[in-house]
Amino acid sequence: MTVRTKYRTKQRKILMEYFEANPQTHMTVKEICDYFRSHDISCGQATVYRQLESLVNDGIIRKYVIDENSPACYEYLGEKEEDHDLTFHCKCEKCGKLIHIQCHRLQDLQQHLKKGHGFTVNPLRTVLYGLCEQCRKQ
Amino acid sequence: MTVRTKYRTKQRKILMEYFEANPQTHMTVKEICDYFRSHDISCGQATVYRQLESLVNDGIIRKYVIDENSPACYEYLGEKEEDHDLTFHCKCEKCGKLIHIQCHRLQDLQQHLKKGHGFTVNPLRTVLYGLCEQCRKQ
DNA sequence: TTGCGTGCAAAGGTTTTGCATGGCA
DNA sequence: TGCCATGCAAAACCTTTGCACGCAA
Repeated sequence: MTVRTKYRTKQRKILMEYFEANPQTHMTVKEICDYFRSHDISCGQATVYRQLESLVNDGIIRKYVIDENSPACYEYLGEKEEDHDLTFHCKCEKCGKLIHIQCHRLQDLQQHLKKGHGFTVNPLRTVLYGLCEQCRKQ
Repeated sequence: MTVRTKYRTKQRKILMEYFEANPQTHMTVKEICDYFRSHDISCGQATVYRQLESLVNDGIIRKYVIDENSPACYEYLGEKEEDHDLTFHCKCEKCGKLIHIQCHRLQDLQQHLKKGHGFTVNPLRTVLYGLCEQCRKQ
C-alpha cells in the first residue's frame, strides 16, 4: 500500500506510454502482459502489478474493481482529472457491458448526499449495477 | 448463476437462522464457517458458498463486494423486500461503516437513468463507496 | 425412490511475496 | 556504489468444481 516509485525505469516508461496511447480504455494485467510479450518487451507480471499500484498512488491511472472474480481493470486518467470525478460507471449484470455516464443529475445527487446525508461519494470507486437497455428488453 | 434451492435442508435452515439473528451485520464466508465450527455444526465451506448464492438469488440476503482482495460480505435483508428496493447502501472506504440511505432523490435518479440513459439500476447489488462524515473531517 | 444438496479435496484464477540479480542515479 | 526495481517461481487467497455419498420430499 502507498507504494511510490523513485526510479524512472524502462518498464515504468513503457507502461506509461502504453496507457497514454490508450486513453479511455480499460486494461487488465493480462492484456498488458500479452501486449508486452507480443512486442518483445520484457516486463514481468510482478513488475506490472507493482508499477500499476504505484501509478494508481500517483493518480496517473485508475483502478476498477468490477467484481471479485474477474481481474481488476486499469484506465489512464490523463491530465484533466476533473472529468473523471464526474463520470459514473454502470455495469450490466447480464451481459457485463460497462457504460460510462456523465450526467449532471449524478453530480446533483453527489452534492445532495454530501450536504443532506454527510456522505461523500467516490465515483472512482463506485459502480452502479443493473441492466442495460438491450438486456432489459429481453 | 441463478441457483435456486428446492430442498429445505438442515444447513440452509441453520444459515438462515444465523442471518436472522444478525440483522444489519456483514458476514464473510470465513466468519460463518468459524461460527459453525465453534458451535459444532457441520456445514462445509462449499455448502456455505452454494447456499449463500441461493439466498442471494432468493432476495433473502445481499452480497457485497468491498474490493477484489478481501472476501465478499453478506447481509440479511429481512422480510419486507419492498423497502430494500428503495434503500441504497453507502460504504465508507476508510472505516468500513455501512450507511443505509432511503431518499427520494436516489429514486428520482433511478428513474432518470432508466428513461434518459436506458440503464436500470439494481439497488440490491449497488453500493456507493465514499467517505462518511467523521472520516472526511479527519 | 428420485434427484437435489452436501462435503471433501482439488482445481482455478488473480494477486502478492521472497530472494537473487540487474540497473538507475 | 548504494539502493531500488525487476523477474522468476512459489505462495497466498478466495471461490468454484467434480464426484461420491446422504438426505429431503
